[in-house]
Amino acid sequence: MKNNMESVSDKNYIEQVSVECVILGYQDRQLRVLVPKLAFKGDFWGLPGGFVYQDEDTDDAARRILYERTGIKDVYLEQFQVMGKANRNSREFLDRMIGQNSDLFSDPLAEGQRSRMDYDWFTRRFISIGYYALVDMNQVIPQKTDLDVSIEWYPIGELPPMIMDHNQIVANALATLRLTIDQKLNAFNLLPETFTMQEIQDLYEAIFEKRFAQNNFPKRILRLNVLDRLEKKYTGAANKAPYLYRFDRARSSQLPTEDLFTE
Amino acid sequence: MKNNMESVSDKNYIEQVSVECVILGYQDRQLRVLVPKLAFKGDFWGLPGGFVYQDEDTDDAARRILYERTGIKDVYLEQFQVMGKANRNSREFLDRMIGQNSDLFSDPLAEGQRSRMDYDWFTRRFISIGYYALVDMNQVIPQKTDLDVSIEWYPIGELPPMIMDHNQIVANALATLRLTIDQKLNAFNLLPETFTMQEIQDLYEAIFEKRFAQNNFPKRILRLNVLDRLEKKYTGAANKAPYLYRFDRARSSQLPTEDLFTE
DNA sequence: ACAAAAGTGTTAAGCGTACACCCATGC
DNA sequence: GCATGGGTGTACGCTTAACACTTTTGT
Repeated sequence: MKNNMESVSDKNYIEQVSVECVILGYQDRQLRVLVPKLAFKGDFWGLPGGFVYQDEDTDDAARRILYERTGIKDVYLEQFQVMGKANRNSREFLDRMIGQNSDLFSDPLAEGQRSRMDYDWFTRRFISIGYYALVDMNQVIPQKTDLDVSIEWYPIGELPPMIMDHNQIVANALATLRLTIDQKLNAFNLLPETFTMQEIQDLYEAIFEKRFAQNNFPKRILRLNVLDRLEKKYTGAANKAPYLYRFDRARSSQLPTEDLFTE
Repeated sequence: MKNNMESVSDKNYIEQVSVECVILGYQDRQLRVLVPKLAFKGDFWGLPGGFVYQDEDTDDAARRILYERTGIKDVYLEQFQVMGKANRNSREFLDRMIGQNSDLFSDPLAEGQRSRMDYDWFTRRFISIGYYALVDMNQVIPQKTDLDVSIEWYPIGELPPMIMDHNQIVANALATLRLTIDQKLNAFNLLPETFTMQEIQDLYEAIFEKRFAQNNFPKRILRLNVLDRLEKKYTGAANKAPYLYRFDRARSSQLPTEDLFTE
């Protein structure tokens, strides 16, 4: 595998900066995170990540990484945290990973130039920029890359142990989502094109891990003034048919913008 | 000046990453920002910034930059944004600055090695990490560095035009402060050791640019359960003496921690 | 008719503001 | 006493939750 992989150190990346993506989906009343299992020996899971080209916005780098794993280009994306600890890339972790993958990283001093440079690249200190993305799971067919052995959706409460601080990064992504959801109107990106009020409520309850009163919830959502009510949805079920709603991006962009977090 | 300045390209910094600090203070019912005027010819203002050493946490880099300008070490600090646009360092700006400072940056092709390397360093694309700090203005004696001609507190509504996106960075720092103030309890860092309830209310009104009802404001603040009520403050004024309060860091650290944004 | 889920009404608690009032303080 | 500003009480409106009720739909 070493031979058909282009060496990362050859590419025109910004050095010592990486982007890590928390890709959030929603299904069966649960938030889910798309997590690859990494192509190293031993059980290593880690958030989809990558590097930033010299002439590329960090936002675009995140979009590129997302496109590789999800196959969709138009995703909601938000930068929410920088991991800047100098000792993030802990010595123990590196020793364990490299020790179990000696064919990839063998003895850097005895190896050829390419391996040596990749070793230097990966073992250096990195500053990571955390993004979270909200995607409609129905539109995504998870794609593993050369760096993964598999890629799967995990319920946000049942994540595998990930490398470094990646579990904490997910927790912080969720905290940011909760904090800004009403201002950003981004929750709708987790749902399909049309949805019922109950589906939005279920989603909110999944995000906040608490129940909302059923009578006021529609008022709370409709007050945001970004939903169109469509015709009723007749499912054939023996009960009252709920209305369908659609997120109206045109109307949402007319909201009073505060340039919050926008560059 | 070129001769007594150590060349930035010599130092052991992480390349293409910078830290920018929004240093916020509070006086006369106004939020204020500490802004240096840069030591370039022409009128250039810019946020205090710097670079990150290889073995230094980004948080510590921000603290170091803050200490240089304020002389205090124990400040409230929070990372709130990354500026990652590839074309941030706009061509027009660089041309204008370098054109007006030819003695510093002269013709890079004709100059010595040091100048050439500094030119390369400064004109490359940077990813900036934005921090905001909250400081008690009474404890700060603004210090200009070699890079500044002066440094001053400006009301947040009357900032000078700053380089690049620095004015927008300040706006985003304020937006973040408003969003998280009740969870972070950080507003108290803007006040002196002891303060009256009215002073906290004035501060909140300055931050949010709106008035709060006087009767339940104390309830709102005391509910946070982080203030100690001290003895009354007899000023000699012909009116009822207000109580003094003190922020109790011990009690605030016992709050339910959610690891929000903490690395 | 009946079950199931959608949707609405009633009541109460909590928090916010506006306004009025009382209280302490020094002249 | 009196002006000044700190501190508190009342009335009202809005938001949320718990609970009950009505409405719609297909069997």
